[in-house]
Amino acid sequence: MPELPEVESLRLSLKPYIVGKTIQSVIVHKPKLVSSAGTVRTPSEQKKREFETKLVNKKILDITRVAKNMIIHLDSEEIILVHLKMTGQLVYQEQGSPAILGGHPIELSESTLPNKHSHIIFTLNEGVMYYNDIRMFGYVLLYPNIDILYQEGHFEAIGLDPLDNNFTYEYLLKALKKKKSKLKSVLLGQSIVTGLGNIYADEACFQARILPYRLASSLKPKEVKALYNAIVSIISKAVAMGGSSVANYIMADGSRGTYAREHNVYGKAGLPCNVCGNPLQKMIINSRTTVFCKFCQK
DNA sequence: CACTAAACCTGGGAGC
DNA sequence: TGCTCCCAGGTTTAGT
Repeated sequence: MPELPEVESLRLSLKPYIVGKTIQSVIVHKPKLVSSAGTVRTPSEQKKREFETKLVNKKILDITRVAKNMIIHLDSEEIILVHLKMTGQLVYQEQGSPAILGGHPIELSESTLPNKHSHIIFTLNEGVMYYNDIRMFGYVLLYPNIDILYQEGHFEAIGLDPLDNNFTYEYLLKALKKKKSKLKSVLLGQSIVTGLGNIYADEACFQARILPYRLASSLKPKEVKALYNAIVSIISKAVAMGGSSVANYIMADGSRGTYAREHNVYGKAGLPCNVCGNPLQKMIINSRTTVFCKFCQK
């Protein structure tokens, strides 16, 4: 579901609700989500037990972000690593429903929480946080401390964050030169710049006026400069607007981001280009739908 | 090693 | 109403 602006907006919206609070109890309905991060995951009853018991009475100190991951820091030095993948949500509610408070299931609906996709439920000393995930690609993992993540190479393959000061035009120019694949593939790959997904990769290519199927190494310095500016400005603006709520993405209080109204190409194949009026083209790159304007982008 | 399809899932919408 | 097929903000893994 979410790309950098959505994860960052969720993090910022969640922070005031949960930082400083203590976890009173945890219920895990789908053990596979807390078992491991791989594609094929076997549910572990032991991990479920650990997750439900170890977090009790732990205080939440902070929430940080690395790429599209969120990290919840506890006073025990333990951390919870959350990746929402396509349809994950973290939603906070001031008051838990009777199903949580009483410990017995009640009828579930989509409008009230928990719903049938509320797979992990954190009851805090005040309020409840739900991890919902329709497709269950996401994961919520408990680690003894933050260092383990780096030791295990969890963030080894990821490049620089567009909001990081180290992400510069010079860095991007040098990095793109080495890449043999299409620009869109490189942007989705996370290895040079992290945080872009299918929406912002297409939007950045459009704003930079570069065709997404161009070989990354073929970009001229002037084009890389335009791409760099596009990435930084689009991501910054999207964060400021709470991200793009296209389908499942919502913030901690259930509210929706408004950047979708700024989209020029994503989800607009066949519609007239906002700049030249010609119909936007569609193409599959890296098995992902890619939309662009063949007149405006070179 | 670098790059690219396939896999992991459920649900909503289009077409019949 | 219902059925099939296609598609979906992302990695991870298997395969070339």
